[in-house]
Amino acid sequence: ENTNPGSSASSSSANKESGKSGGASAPRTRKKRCPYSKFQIRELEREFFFNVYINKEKRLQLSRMLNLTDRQVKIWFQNRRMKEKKLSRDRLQYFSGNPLL
Amino acid sequence: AVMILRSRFLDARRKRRNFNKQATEILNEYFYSHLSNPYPSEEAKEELAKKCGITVSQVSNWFGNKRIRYKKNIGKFQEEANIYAAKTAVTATN
DNA sequence: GCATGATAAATGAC
DNA sequence: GTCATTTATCATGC
Repeated sequence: ENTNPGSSASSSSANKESGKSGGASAPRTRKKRCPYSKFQIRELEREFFFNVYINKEKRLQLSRMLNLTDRQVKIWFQNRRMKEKKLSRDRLQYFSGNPLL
Repeated sequence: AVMILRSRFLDARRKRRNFNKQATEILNEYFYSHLSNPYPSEEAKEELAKKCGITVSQVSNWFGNKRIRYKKNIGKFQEEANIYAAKTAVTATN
């Protein structure tokens, strides 16, 4: 369901390819957004339930299991925390300014 | 009763409903009168949300979508841009 | 059938 | 770390 380019379970690690020669910094092409599989989401959510903040050890372990980079796992937790915060805001607004049936 | 509210809230998020015409008018007026910098401040967002009858998050979503879709195909929005430019030419002083 | 609003990855400012 | 944002994708309206 999810073919992850650039992160095989074994070796590949770096995709810091820059088309420009020389040391000048090039606007490295932004990584294309690739939706995660159901299995990946389920495992990430499971860990998020245990602790909203993941440590380095578990992060590396999860990234290997899910065939993701640890940077991707780190960012997923950041976005997930933001999502949780937004859900809380929406819930509050929804149940406060309402006649409550 | 609580269960009904909860379930309704949970699946009411991704159930999209178009904004009314007046709200879209207000948002477009702001967008095209700030076309050089279409990034409303937090205060401006709150004011827009109040005037449009939507949430601040919805205002942010609207501007996010509008910016990228306008950038991707300026030609498609040219007519719309002209309309709102003429409508709010005087108010776009800064 | 696309237009449109909301959400999910990914980046960058701070 | 948070957080606004960009971008693609999703789900719906019509």
